[in-house]
Amino acid sequence: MNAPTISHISCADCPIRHRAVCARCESDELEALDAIKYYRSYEAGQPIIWSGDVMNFVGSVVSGIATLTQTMEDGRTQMVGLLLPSDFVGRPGRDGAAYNVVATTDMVMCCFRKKPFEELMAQTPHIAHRLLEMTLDELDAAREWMLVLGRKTAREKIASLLTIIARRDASLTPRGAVNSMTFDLPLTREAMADYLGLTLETVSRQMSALKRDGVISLEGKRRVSVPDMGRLFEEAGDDSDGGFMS
Amino acid sequence: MNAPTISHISCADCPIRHRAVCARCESDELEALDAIKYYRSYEAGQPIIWSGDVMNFVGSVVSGIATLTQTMEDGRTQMVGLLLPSDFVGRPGRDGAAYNVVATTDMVMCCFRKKPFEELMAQTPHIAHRLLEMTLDELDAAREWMLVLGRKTAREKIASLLTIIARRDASLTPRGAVNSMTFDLPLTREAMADYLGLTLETVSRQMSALKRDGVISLEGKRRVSVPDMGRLFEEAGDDSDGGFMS
DNA sequence: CGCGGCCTTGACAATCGTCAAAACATGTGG
DNA sequence: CCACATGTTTTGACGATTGTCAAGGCCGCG
Repeated sequence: MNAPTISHISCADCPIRHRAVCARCESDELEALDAIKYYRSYEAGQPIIWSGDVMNFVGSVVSGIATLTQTMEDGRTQMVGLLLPSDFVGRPGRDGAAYNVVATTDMVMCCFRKKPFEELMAQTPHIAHRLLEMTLDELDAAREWMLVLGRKTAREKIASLLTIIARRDASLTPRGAVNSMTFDLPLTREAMADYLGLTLETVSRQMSALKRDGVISLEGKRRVSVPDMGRLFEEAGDDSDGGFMS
Repeated sequence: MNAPTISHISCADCPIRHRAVCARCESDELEALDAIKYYRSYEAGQPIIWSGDVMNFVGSVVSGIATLTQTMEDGRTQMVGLLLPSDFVGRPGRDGAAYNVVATTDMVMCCFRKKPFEELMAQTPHIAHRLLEMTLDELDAAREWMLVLGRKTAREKIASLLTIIARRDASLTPRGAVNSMTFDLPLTREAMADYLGLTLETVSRQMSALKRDGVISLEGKRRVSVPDMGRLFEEAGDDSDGGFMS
């Protein structure tokens, strides 16, 4: 039932070559990584790791999307991260996974067994530096999300999420500064709710409200059009557009 | 009006020597750090950095407590981190501060000008590694806090905060596994509210409720006694005590 | 004593969650 | 092709939690 195994691809041809943990590597360092890497694919919906499980690998998302979630005993769940292509999974220096990682679309990961990766990292400052840089970026993102979770209204939360997804989409397929955008929502209403600390009913209602007020329009349930990105940023309550318009 | 300048202290005598960014350094590396470090002190209430300001130093908290906050245009504010002794302030590789940093008690910091520190870090894997480790810990803490902000009730939020402070206090002054504890709350009700994504009135009400229900008792406004830590963990909704009881 | 912070408490309102029903899409098997 | 089952989304009615506004208490300090 697994997706087919992926054949070995040269790092030089890798689509995330310049953004992943290997971004700063020289060609010899890349060869060392190439020697220990392997690809794994996951189907949409498949769990990658359960919180508490022993993790004997780390890796980078090559394509597809995964979510990082935490759950309480009674089932309440909170998404704590969204993993997109080039994002790193796993923590060198720790055995157990701290979160559930689930593929929400079909996914391909570039994996390394943890032990050899840790050894290589100890000898390769370029990898360690890049990982530090990526971790600091994730920390900033997590802290920005704390403001969303702690202080924004349901409507602002939805607008904030749409803003983030739009921004990511724009960075993947640059098209210059434009005022309107259309993109796919890679999350179910429930996943959106788990990200935003809301119920799925509230998410649905606020999506309808934003549609009714002309901030967005929907084609099907998942495709979103934003006629005026500036308006969306205002709705998100952000004091700036995060450099989106330029 | 500033607190007096602190004289130069040898790293060997530093109280945070084994936990800060320099924890892994050998003696020669420590000498290099010692050569570029300087101490700064701040009085309770003083701002250390405003979000957006240029930051020309980084450093470690030696003593005292500071808060990291984000604010929206309309004044809503969310605390995104609590800086305790040994925590690192600033981000190598970035000029502007992303958050407001404010001393909530009298504080002493061990500072480095950013440029020399960055250069030293490039040559000293022990520093870079330790900083990565600390950043990963902070990321975990931020993600754990996302669950608190997104999914917990007001009562659970308060209990979670008390749990964290109790745990930190216990790690500073170890006393073995005990079932009851007393500690000082280093935050005003407003600061607690900003941490928890609540209003100060709700914080006050829930503190009163926990007192009424015998989960805590108060001596003055700031000193908290917990007769049964297990009960507090339950109230926090955590599925474990985080290794506190042992 | 009186002032200013900080905290508590009350009354009321607003937001968001809960429970329930129904619309809609998608896939399976007859 | 239809019937049916399943999963997702929308919408409504209602209730609970939390926020807002307001008043008053406690405490240290000039």
